[in-house]
Amino acid sequence: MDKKSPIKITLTERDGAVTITQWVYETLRGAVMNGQILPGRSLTIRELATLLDVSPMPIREALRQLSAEKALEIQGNRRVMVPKMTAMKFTELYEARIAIESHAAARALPYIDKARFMRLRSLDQLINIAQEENNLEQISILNQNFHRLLYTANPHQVTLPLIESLWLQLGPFMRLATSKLEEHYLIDRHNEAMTAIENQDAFALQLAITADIREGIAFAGTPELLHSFIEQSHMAAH
Amino acid sequence: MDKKSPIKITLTERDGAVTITQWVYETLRGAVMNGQILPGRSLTIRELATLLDVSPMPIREALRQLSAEKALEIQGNRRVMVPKMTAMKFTELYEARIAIESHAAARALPYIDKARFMRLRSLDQLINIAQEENNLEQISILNQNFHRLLYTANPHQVTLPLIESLWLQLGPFMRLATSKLEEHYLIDRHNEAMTAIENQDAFALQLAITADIREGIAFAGTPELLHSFIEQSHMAAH
DNA sequence: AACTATATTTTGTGATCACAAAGAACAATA
DNA sequence: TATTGTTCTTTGTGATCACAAAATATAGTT
Repeated sequence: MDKKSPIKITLTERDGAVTITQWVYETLRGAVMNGQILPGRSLTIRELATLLDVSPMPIREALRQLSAEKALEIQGNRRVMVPKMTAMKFTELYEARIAIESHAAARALPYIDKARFMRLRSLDQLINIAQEENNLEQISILNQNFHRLLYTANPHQVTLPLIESLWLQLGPFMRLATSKLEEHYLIDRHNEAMTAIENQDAFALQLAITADIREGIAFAGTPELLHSFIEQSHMAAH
Repeated sequence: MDKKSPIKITLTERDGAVTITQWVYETLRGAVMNGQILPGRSLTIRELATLLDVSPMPIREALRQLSAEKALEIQGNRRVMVPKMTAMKFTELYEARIAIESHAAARALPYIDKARFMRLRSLDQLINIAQEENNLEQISILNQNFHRLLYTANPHQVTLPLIESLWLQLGPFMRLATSKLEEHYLIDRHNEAMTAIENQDAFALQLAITADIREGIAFAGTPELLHSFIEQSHMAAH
């Protein structure tokens, strides 16, 4: 038996209009984001090629792109792995999220029209429903959609790619976090955001977004949970 | 004759220890950063391959990486080009710079030790000299080094790649800007930054960095110059 | 049993080729 | 002259191969 931990990647139907490289990229991206590959696990081109049943070439391209987005990391050996996490890096990633996303929200505010406002509201309601059902997976997805829908109001996008990079780096550990979270009570900061938008109050919107991000991982801020992150990371190394 | 504008890329010696792909990446990155390729100019793999005298393969890899970093842009035709600029996007890039870099500075502050402080000061002095000589090219480079040296004090780096991406996107237009600037008087905000560091005053440091960035492109904020950017971009399209 | 030296396998890198789709050049028609 | 239809060329994509370096397994030695 191989000592490497097995990789289970959820395969989606490949749209014929899209290139193989693009499909591989999206597939691997999803696998990293959903924590399907353990941090520290080193990936080989040929392994992924046989796993996804494509030639090595599209794998190479996708790996390079994901590395550039910091979703993967190129080691000195030129081998690629899911980056390990430390408690301090985790904190830095979240503080960066707050700084950039509150900025992006304020910059998007003037561009939010009626239609987008309605879509934001309905997303908020879906989140409330998922919250009552305690469907953490769904909450996480919808929450991400809410943030993205907010920032993309700004037609001159420069921040979203940066934000998505941060999400990618946090992705594997979000799942770890939410999986350990049972009774996490989420204050609905989205309501505060919605009223801030209605009033065109940029500062209030920034406060709401900041609070939303900070509270969304308050539970993960405990030393015990962060320590379990690090352990997980180091386990995969051996 | 070909209608395409010629590309003059400064070739550097290739270190044998480094992969061809890496060398190509750095070379193309420098070319984009220095505005040696006109925005809107579409690049082909084979053209660059013959230009740099390598096989198409390293070019492909480098182009994909640069596209992921938003230094290049993949069009619908799957062709790659230097992104065009608009006045609004220019503003968004700079506001993003201010938001992220002031945050990065504050996050780096607690980690700045004596040795780094001295290096920052000597860089500041070099900038002063370059300023007296009115050597704009040198000022730009040293200024970038100053900022990078400041942010990298933080050993848990997550923001620098994001910041470098913004620099890359602004790169081509910085040269345009500085080339039109003759009597640009730069207030020495670095001194303010240095005293803020001495006092461990995060807020003052943020103010200094913000002012430094904002004043560094105040001249570019005039509608006339921004308009010339857009023209330049559109000229290369035809 | 622990360490070192050797042999074998695996891996990333880069070159080359085939091919379909996009682009350009050109001819024919209105 | 402007425009459409048709060739011919160029281009990105993806597959396959060669090779050197790294990793792993194996044998040899103390």
